[in-house]
Amino acid sequence: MTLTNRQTEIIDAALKLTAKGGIQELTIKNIAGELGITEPAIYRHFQNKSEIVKSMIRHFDEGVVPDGKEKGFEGIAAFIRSRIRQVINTPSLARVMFAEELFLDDPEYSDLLLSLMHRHKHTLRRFFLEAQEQGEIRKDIHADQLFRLVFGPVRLLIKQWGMADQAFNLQEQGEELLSALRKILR
Amino acid sequence: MTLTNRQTEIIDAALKLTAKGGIQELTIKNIAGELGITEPAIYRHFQNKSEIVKSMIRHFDEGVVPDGKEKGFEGIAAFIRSRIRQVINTPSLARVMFAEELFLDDPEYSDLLLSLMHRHKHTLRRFFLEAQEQGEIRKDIHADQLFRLVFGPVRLLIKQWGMADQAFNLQEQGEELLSALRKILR
Amino acid sequence: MTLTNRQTEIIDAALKLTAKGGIQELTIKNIAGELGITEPAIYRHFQNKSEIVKSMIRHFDEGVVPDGKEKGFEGIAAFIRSRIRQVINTPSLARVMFAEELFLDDPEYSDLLLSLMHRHKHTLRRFFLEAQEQGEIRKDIHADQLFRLVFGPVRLLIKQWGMADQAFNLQEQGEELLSALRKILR
Amino acid sequence: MTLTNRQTEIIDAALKLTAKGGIQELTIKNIAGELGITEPAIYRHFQNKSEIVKSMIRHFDEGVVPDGKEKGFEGIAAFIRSRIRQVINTPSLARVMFAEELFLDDPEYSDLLLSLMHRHKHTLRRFFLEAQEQGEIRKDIHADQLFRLVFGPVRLLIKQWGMADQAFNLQEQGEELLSALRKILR
DNA sequence: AATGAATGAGTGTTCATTCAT
DNA sequence: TATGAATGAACACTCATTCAT
Repeated sequence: MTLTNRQTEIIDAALKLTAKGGIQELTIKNIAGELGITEPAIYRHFQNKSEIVKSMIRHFDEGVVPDGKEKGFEGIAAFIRSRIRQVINTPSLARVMFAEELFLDDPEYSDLLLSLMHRHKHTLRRFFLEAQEQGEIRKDIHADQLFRLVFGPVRLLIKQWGMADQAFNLQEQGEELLSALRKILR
Repeated sequence: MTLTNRQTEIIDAALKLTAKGGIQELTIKNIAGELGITEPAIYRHFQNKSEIVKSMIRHFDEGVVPDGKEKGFEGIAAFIRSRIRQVINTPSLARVMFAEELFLDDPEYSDLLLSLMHRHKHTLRRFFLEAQEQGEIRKDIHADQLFRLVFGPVRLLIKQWGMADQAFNLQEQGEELLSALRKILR
Repeated sequence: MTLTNRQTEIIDAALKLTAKGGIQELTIKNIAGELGITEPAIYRHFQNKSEIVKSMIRHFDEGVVPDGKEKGFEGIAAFIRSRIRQVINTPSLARVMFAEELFLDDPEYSDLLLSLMHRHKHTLRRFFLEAQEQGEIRKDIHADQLFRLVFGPVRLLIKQWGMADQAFNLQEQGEELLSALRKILR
Repeated sequence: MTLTNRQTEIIDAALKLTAKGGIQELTIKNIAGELGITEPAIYRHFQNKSEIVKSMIRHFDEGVVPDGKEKGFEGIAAFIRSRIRQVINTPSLARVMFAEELFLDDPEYSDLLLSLMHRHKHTLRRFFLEAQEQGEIRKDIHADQLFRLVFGPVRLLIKQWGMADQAFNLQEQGEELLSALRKILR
């Protein structure tokens, strides 16, 4: 699944456009315009628009896989930190990363999204249980609820950062959020 | 801003369509099809599509106004409970209520959304401060962070319910979330 | 062919609209809007739009019939003066009275226009011949050419007045034009 | 402002359609039909309908610029002859060239028309004054009035030719008109 | 004499995509 | 690797007109 240079340029443009104006803005014409080429040229690099969107979605997931060294709450923190790092590197992502609705319309996309989400939930559940066993997180809250308590705020934080046009220091606020979470969940 | 019967039918259909397939699905043709009338007929009830969308967005906000009786954490809980009640009554809302990206493209819409969000944040901030003074919420967490810690999970819960096609009991999970929040925030 | 009050109001509105924005502006909706009633109400007074347009065209012709008393150049002058008077009374007319192209599209209209124009040309030709016999107009110019030399300027004058939003004194300029014509044609 | 072949074809078709049936007939569908292509194809050659209309209007003005050699009445005659030549080459022009009402509705168009008209009036006024000084035109008629006396008949002649479906020899009649004008204006 | 609700036909325009070059 | 020219399908919206009330 390695991309050529042009392909990377294309999905970067696609990301930028989607972040700016929703999928309504994500048209072949606009992508081509962004790159200064004509529309048919796009089709030299992707078979069709659907392939572009799917590449985009896969892009959301790159480099977020925790490398397995961390455990318990540290695993969770590592996951969150890597998400935040990714978003800081590609700020457009902030606006679309957790916007599953954008891709509601096509089962092709929602299936892809679902499979990505499931994979994450699986590794994360392990971290939660570890953290509870290690005494980092209180045991009287169910894992599903914990997931919401932790990732709800993270998603909201990232979204706010995107909506506010990166007006605040995301990394700092992310660390603050992590320490607050660590405090209240013990 | 009271709506006629037909107008209500139209924005209900619009909501349903958007929930099902994103804004891509929200076309005049589809709305008309949903109601069993022709496209031009829609224009007897709304000046244009934009008015429909704006009515839709305003609809997100109906009946969520806290009546002022509750204070502190009870105020927050009342707000959350009313959101949940609203979503249960109109399940389509679950999928679009927190999908600000859907309306990114048009400043007309995003401005409206922003103003609604601001209004809420204002009333909620008061509840947080009250709760901290009453000892219901620990004081070593900043209000902005608190907002994320409380509403991040609520948003995620509602979204999950919508995405899972209402597979679980939202009201029950909502209460559980509330009691977890009450527990960990003290 | 006498019109009811409402009918007169309708064709007045139609005239005004056409003068302002061409036939593109002449829609049932706009007419209704101008009168503060709804579209179907129009159909109580005219069978269809075509009848309105035809009434409008016939209106161009009212009161321009010379009463037969005048002869020669005086007949021509009387005709021109009555046109000018009519236009001053209904300034909207200035913009559409000589705009045969507006009604090109429908043979129904162009036939009507043609018959009106023919009738005029007939009576006018008589005046020209009389004027030539009476020595008011030189004899070495053909009647067709004379018609152009006289009515070309009149049409242009009226059109300019309409285009300039009645910025100058039409009656005065009309008299000046008449005296210039009388001068140069002798 | 040079046009591609297709662009020229398009505005030729547009001219033809407008001449035949007024602007009502000037639709993208009709233009496309005339050229045997589909509607969207038009948009590869013009950004929108407005651009087509504006190109059309500019076309009215091509090749009418007097080359500066002629003076006085000869300048006027040169201008008129070039107009007539232009209309003979593109007979559709005869029906729409002086139909300012067709473009009333849109200030975009009427402004363009006005600027063209102003430019002409400016160069013509010079000719009139020269002719009066050279004794070709009597001095007791004001320039504005002269303009009407000369161009009123020309406009009417061209219009008549268009309305009569080119039934007479325009060039011949044009020369006759010119000689009549020369005769009566001295 | 007028309205509210609706319609079939048509408007200009944009979409993803294709094809020959 | 790209382009110019095109297309079928869809879009939001407007038109004159009708019908029941």
